[in-house]
Amino acid sequence: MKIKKEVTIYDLAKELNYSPSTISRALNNHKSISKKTIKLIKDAAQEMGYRPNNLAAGLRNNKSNTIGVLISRINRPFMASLISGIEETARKEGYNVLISQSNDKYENEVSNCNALYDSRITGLIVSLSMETVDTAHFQKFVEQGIPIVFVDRVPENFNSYKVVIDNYTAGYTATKHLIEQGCTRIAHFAGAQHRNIYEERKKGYLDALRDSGLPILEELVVHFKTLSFEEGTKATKKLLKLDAPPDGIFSANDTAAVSAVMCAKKMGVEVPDQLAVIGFNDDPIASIMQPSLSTVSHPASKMGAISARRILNHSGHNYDSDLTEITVLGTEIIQRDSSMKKTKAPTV
Amino acid sequence: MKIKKEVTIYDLAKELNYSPSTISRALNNHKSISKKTIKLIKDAAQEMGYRPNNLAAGLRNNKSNTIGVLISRINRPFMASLISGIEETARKEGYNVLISQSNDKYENEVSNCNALYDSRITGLIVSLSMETVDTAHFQKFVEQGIPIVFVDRVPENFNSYKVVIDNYTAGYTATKHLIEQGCTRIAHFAGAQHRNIYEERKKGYLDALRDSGLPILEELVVHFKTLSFEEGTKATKKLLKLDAPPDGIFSANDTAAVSAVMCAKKMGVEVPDQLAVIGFNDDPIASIMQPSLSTVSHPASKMGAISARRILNHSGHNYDSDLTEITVLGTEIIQRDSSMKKTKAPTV
DNA sequence: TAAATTTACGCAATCGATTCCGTTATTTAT
DNA sequence: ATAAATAACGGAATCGATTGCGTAAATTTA
Repeated sequence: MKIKKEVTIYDLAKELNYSPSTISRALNNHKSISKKTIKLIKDAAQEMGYRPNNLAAGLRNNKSNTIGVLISRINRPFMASLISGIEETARKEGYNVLISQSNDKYENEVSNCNALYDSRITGLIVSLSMETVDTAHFQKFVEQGIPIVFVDRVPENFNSYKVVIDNYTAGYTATKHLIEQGCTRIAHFAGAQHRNIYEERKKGYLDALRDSGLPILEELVVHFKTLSFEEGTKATKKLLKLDAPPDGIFSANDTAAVSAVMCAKKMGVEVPDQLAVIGFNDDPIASIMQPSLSTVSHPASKMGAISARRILNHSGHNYDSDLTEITVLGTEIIQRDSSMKKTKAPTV
Repeated sequence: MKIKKEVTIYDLAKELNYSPSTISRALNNHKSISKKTIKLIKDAAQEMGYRPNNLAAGLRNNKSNTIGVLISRINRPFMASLISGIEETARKEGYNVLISQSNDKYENEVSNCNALYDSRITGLIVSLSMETVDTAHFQKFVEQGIPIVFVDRVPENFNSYKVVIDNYTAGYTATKHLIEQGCTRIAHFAGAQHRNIYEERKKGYLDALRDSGLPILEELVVHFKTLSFEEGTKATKKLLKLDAPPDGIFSANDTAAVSAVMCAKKMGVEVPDQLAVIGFNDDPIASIMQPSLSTVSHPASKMGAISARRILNHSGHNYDSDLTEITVLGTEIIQRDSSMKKTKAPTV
């Protein structure tokens, strides 16, 4: 198989009797090239099948019009939507998107981070792995003036762009919602507390209880490692076997919430009347399962779009690594069957 | 903010009194460099914080150690898993993954295709958009000897690598399963018939009916445009209002199948006893919903891994554009509640 | 009409890694 | 001991696009 030779600006230059400089400038609409010449060159480029070599341009400019994305896992509804939002926004501006997943391992995060760095990405969008505590591997980007946007699972001690939701308020409101449904013994499925999003959700939960004059029952606060289905099932079983089982659960994600609903049903506990459940994320499953799952909706795609926009708008800015710019998005409580009691117990 | 200067092989050369050639060779374990020198250089590189510039290497070699992925949408369970499989495999070999989504628009597919081409990807993995009929935009890759792997939604008239599942057998077996459950009036939710996967699934469905001596009822075969939830609801309503409604549905995807189950429940039709339903894909939702959805499982992540492997193994091969190499993966019927009738009707 | 701009373009260096040819030492074969 | 082979490395061109600086011609200004 013969490889067809690529057309370069030098070929165009020779063909049209212009210098490569002029060709390059014309293709980039440089103002010092006359409009006629630009048209002439662009038409010829089109006809000769010229295609720019991004690698060459990238080498010269030391950047690649590429946004790097570093997340835990792609096949999670939230992450997939996030990437989708990033990709759409980036591509409109002619940027490519490089993805890599850490599978929630710190080690992978570091090596992927380095690989993205070597690819001279224009900017990096990160949602931290579950394990990550140290963030030194991101420092080299700062030193190169490459913008970093942390999304959702963000570090606390790192100045950069951040795009998050108001986890505290979401946790508070979700818990309040259960209280309004008449729950008095509300359990919480808490995520790893070194990830601030989970910490905030828990704080919101605790404050909602306090503000409503409800006691905080230590045995009803379950700390999860990964908020998986299995963990959720186990926790739910244990809770429901208590002498005084909970009458409501606020789970920090939908996966665990779903497991709680299903486990309760299996154990003959009525959802929502004996146990009201609200999750977090509004995974597709939430609206389909029976009973449908109340949850907190998370504007994933929008967060992706905003993150990408941050990177795109950054170029040219001088990077102030002492500054943190946070974008906080609102969430929405989606009230579905799993939390809407038919018979409300009297409020305390 | 001062930008820290990057360390290049020239810096290393100066520092160690070697030529850039030697540095380059040492870092690539070239055999004509002594082991001692290699170790010396690598240690120094490590210490000085050297990081290779992929753009420069890519320019020189005219490739970028990057696999391009072109799919319809990222936030679909199947696609997300596919990408996940690609990414994992690629990264282990030091390859990056560029993603782009067509949103099922032909126009987007073409422009994304060109963008990936310009980025000098090592290989391309594609799942065609719903609209795509013409595949001329992929031709330039062939001309450059860049391997293309079509996955799942593949073209018929294009020689290259293909990774698919046996859609015919899957459709046949799924339909057979319904027949074994006693269904005699089985409807089919068919996808766009110019996408071969949907054509094959339908063929399997038709042949299963024939082989079982069941009549093919035209009014029970519904052709969808996108197999969306809304389309599914509409189709189900219409079917159930027929004088002789179906007692089973084989849907070409889970989304439409789910909508059928829910619609039936709303209309007071018992699933599975009055209407058995089986979907396709084994989306996460299938196992969670009630009744849980029978479906055909699709090894998405594995397909991604195999596709990536095809690209990685291709390098060096001479590309025979007259050859098509197809990898066919098996599927599995997952029998869940939505199709397991308690009371089997007598078989015809 | 001479001087000052402006317009439109060319020259050549540059980005960093790779690789085809050499060129010395050093070892092996005869 | 001398020719032949091998090991270990250097020189310099190359990939394709970009851009600071320079220049000739065209236009405007005084």
